[in-house]
Amino acid sequence: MTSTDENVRYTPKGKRVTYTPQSAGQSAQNVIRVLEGRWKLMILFQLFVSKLLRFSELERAIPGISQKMLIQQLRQLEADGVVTRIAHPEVPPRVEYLLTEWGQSLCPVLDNLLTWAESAPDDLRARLIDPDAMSDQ
Amino acid sequence: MTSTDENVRYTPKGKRVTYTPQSAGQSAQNVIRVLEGRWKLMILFQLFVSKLLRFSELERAIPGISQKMLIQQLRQLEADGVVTRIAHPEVPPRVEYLLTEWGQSLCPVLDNLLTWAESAPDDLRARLIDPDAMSDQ
DNA sequence: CGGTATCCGGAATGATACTG
DNA sequence: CAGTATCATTCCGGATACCG
Repeated sequence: MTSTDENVRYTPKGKRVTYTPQSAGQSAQNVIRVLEGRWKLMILFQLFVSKLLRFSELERAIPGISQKMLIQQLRQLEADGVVTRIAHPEVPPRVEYLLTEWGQSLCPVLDNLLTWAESAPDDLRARLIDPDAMSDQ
Repeated sequence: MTSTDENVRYTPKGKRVTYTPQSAGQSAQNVIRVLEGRWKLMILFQLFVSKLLRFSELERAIPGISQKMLIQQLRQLEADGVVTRIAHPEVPPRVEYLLTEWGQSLCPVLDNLLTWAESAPDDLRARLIDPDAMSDQ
């Protein structure tokens, strides 16, 4: 088999996309790229829980992150339509971050991913569900 | 709020893990790391469809990949328990790759991810569901 | 408070050549 | 056929200093 591209990618009037192994891989790559980055998942899970957070609150909630990385990852998430940035014209400045509607719908997807990780064979699961901790029982 | 770690991560006898924003973010990062890499998703979707592929078949099925990168990504996927490598002691050598049972169960998870991407606002979706193509209609 | 600007080291990726 | 080995490059991410 190993077709190169013999299918149409888009069903014009229907709602579902048709994938080849190639296009599916390509698309999945693009999606994963949105979540890649040393701190993005941390940021997202903070926003899943807290809904609305100031820049400084995120900074404090995520130990070890630098201002540079925080703003960089936030900007990328914003550009990818996952988070919204609200700057209040005040002195001192106040900027708040929250998930877009689409960003919120990512929560159950990531939950599936965690569930998948939990279903891993014991030795692998230990490395996925937090490297430290695990000392319990 | 912004708790540091006030919950236990592991329910000893129950089946589900308890997450804090921190531990969930950390775990999700670990899981994403398994899928990161320029070619891993491509490899996985080839195996989702073809089930069993030789090294050279994967090489031909994935245009642009080098032998170095193919073997590297395969080794990582193998170390992460997603694919299985079977070397047949023959001359010339024959090596086959296939998904582990756990690796197979990743398929619906990635399908969810693609479905999420399809639900993105139009302008964003265009960049996720294949950068080229899109010319249809 | 919420950023920018710069420099730097290491990792990830790519190109190319060689081998059991 | 299924890899290794080596070198070049590009891409983050971290550290530090400064700004409206």
